[in-house]
Amino acid sequence: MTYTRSEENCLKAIFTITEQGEHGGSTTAIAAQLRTKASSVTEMVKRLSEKGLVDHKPYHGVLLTEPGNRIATRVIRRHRLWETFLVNHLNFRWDEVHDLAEQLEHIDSDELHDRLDKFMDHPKFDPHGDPIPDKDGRMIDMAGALPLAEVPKDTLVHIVGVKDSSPAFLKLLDGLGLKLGTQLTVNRRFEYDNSVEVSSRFRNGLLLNEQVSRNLTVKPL
Amino acid sequence: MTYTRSEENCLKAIFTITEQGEHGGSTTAIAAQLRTKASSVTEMVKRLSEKGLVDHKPYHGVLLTEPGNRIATRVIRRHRLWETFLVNHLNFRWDEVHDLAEQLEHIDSDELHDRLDKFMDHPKFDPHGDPIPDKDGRMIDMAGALPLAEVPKDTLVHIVGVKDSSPAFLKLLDGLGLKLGTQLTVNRRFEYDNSVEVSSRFRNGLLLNEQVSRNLTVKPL
DNA sequence: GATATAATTTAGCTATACCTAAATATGGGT
DNA sequence: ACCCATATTTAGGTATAGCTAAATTATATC
Repeated sequence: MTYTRSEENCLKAIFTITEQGEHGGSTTAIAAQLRTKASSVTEMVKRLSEKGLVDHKPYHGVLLTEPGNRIATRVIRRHRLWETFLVNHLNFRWDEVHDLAEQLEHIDSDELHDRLDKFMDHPKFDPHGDPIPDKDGRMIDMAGALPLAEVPKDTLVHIVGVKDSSPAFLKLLDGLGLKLGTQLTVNRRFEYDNSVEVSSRFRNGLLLNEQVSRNLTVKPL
Repeated sequence: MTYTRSEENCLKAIFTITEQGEHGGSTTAIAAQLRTKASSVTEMVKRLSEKGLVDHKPYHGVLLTEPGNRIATRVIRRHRLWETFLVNHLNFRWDEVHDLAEQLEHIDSDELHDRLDKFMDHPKFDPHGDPIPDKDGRMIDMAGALPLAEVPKDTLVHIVGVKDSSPAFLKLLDGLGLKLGTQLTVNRRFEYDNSVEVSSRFRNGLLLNEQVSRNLTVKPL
């Protein structure tokens, strides 16, 4: 089965809206997300519902069914793979790639995206630090994740992503012995320049400046 | 200005049909190329004509105007760039990439395609041996080009393309001292196995088997 | 120069995907 | 239990992009 661009975009919007929080997305909210009108969403949702991709309880929101969720996740995967490719291989900046990825995500081919994934060595995060679903739709759980800059003192966290995936930043992290999965404890925070002092298993009292701590996404353990 | 997928496809079809031969493409021929119906082409051509992209003289064919030609060439450039990327970087076979490139060629961004071009080091030919237009629409003139396998004896030619751009084939050519622009003379052709003996400025009596001579595109000088 | 054959266009229909404006239905607060 | 502000749907319209079938038109042949 293959879906139109509008159908894919609608499913993606519902996914995004319902991601956090258990209640469905209202047609109004979906319309806002898609920069379209509620009446247009009504028609779209009706068709998606007939295809068994969403469950719609008027006034209680739209929810994705399992097949609907699979398709939405696939679109998100494609979007994030393309963003990663554009930034890491074509040297776009991370803030330039969204609209292009919005176009590329609708290219109809699993084979293409799986090969692109492989070409990039199965990246786990896109340039914005968002997790990339694998071909089965599984991705690193970001619930509760936040920038290291916002972690309270004496909290054990582990690194789950980076907001900046420039070679320069990744080289810096490498030099500090920090990578995905590294466990850290925040020892102190300095109000003066918003720097944080952290300790890892391998290194104590590592001082990280604000820029670094903002671009490291971590999750409490 | 931005054009719809159908408009771009129609312009591309007209380009392809009118490429060799000076008379315009009939609506019937365009319809066949697009796997659509003549009546649909009539409407499409009417709109393209209103936008100044084509010149239509009924019963005498449709011709591209200069702006129309620019857009058609751009679509061809994009198509061939993507085919090259898919084969050389994502390891697709050259016979698998057409339909994917048909989709990718409509991604609306000059910047993307210029960067893709740069990423691949400005390739001059796609995996099928067709020339890739540069960003100004210029490309190597293929009029009169043919496979080395079909060149008559004692003819001076130069290499203008390769049909197979696999690393293995390119490595072989490199090893034989053959590259784009190399001038060759065909000395002999052996009916036994369809091999050809050629001479270049640097090497005499080089025997090339049928597979190699079929995959080398040359042009008489 | 008439005319038949083939190319072309017109007319009218379908589907997607939007829109605005009007009508309708409902859940939460009183 | 009622009501109204708000969410939702319906009705009717637009544009793109196809289709079939019928009507028209021009070229080339006789």
